[in-house]
Amino acid sequence: MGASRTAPRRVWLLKTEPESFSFDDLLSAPKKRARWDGVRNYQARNFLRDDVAIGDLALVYHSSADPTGVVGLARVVKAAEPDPTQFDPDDDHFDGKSQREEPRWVQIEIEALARLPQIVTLAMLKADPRLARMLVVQRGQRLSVQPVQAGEARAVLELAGLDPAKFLS
DNA sequence: GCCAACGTTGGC
DNA sequence: GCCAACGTTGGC
Repeated sequence: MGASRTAPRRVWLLKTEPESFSFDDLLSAPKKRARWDGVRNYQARNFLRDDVAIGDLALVYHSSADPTGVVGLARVVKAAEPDPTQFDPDDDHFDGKSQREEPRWVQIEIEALARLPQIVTLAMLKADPRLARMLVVQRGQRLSVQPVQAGEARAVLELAGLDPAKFLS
């Protein structure tokens, strides 16, 4: 953070299925921090590895939930490092083709900042003209790590009942 | 549970 | 390298 940061803080949308890991799980974790692991898509991996930086914000999105939508705000506290679950044969995310000398998958670590006062449902996202180009509302968009434009982040935080100025520079 | 959309695999 | 088959995601 601070002097070492050269690019402006970015905002990401991170998808999770609450049945496996929910925002409440993050809130109840030690120091409200957790590893964001199990990503097994190359495009999402590339974002985590190449673009996600400490201090970036994350909109935590619940998929396969009722309702689906953005439920919480978090910040990135650790940049990409090898995801150990790829080497664990007992883990759902085991990848036998990944070599320890050349790990294929990475994880980051995030820390919960706030549960949203109001869940911003997918229906709300789709209904807001400011968010017409947001990736998550596009048909067939399955990416689990998505970049969010600053204006989109501002609109989402407004819909959530938060003051965007408190979180966005 | 259905199924559209998309990513990955593997035969050729 | 093409592309059909298959597997997964995720909204509904």
